[in-house]
Amino acid sequence: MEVPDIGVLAGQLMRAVQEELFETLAEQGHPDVHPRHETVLAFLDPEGVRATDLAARSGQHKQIIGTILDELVRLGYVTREPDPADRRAKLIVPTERGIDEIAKARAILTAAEERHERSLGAERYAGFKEMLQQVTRDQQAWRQAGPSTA
Amino acid sequence: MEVPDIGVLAGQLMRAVQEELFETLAEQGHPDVHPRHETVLAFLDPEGVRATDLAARSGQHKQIIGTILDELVRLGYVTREPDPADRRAKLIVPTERGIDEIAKARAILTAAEERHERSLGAERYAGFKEMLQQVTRDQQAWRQAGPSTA
DNA sequence: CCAAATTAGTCACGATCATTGACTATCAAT
DNA sequence: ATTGATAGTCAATGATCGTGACTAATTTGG
Repeated sequence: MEVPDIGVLAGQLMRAVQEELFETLAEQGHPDVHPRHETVLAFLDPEGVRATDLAARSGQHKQIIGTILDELVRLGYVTREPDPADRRAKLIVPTERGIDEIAKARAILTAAEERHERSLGAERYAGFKEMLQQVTRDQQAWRQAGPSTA
Repeated sequence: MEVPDIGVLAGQLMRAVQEELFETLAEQGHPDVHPRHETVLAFLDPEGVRATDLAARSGQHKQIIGTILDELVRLGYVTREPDPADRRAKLIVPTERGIDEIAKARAILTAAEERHERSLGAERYAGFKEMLQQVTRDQQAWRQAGPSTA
């Protein structure tokens, strides 16, 4: 069996984590959140965040954020409140249901990582995650350095 | 700054690897291959492979493989040859252009990993990749063990 | 050897998702 | 007050994925 490259491995890992996250969320009372919703939910704040900030932080287009927010509003996870500081903007505020989802999602991901800690050993896993962060940063940095120097 | 979970990290890493791969491929004479094509190209064999095998190995549906193959034929990367052993089947054979693409894709991915090796040190990077494989396997294994025992 | 069940591949349809451009309303700066 | 930038939405398009039905060929069982 060939050893897959880090791109393929990363993709498989992402997909597997997503499957655990959303299947477990479904069991815990949130059957209607999808991976695309999580890119918004992950960046919410009880105080409220502006849609543009969500777009910037998640790296997705404003329009996508808009349709995702439409769904999340319809599903009762967030509300759009007027921003007192800027009448153009709207603050995206999680509802109680939204806060519950966020908490449960965090718990599920923490539990998954704790499994890996037990499997690899806490020390090795800590090193792994640190290296994963650095490799990701370095790989993202190619955008600036690579195309010209290639 | 919060530490992202491994799912987000894996997703970012995958995306960054893909960007480097396809932008560099474009510079090297393959501007029209897309990520979806790679899921087929990665599993090709100069001797020819059957479409069903490609579907099984890549984990995607036959129909998707079919449309990807349509495009790859149109772009001149593969041809559909009759399978002498089974008149229903067709062997997907890479053209010279296809073989060139595969070789260049491998070289780009190898170069990226060598960058990370230099950055982390060969020994640490080897350990990282091994752990990445194990974590991915463990995470995928949740499907069997997790939902019931959760 | 022939009928039934499988398998390889394709066709047609619909659902989801991402990207682009234009548009209104508001803010900020001169 | 005018100009330019920003927040959010609308509309249209293309790319991608998934499902079911279909044809042709193979395999299996009598």
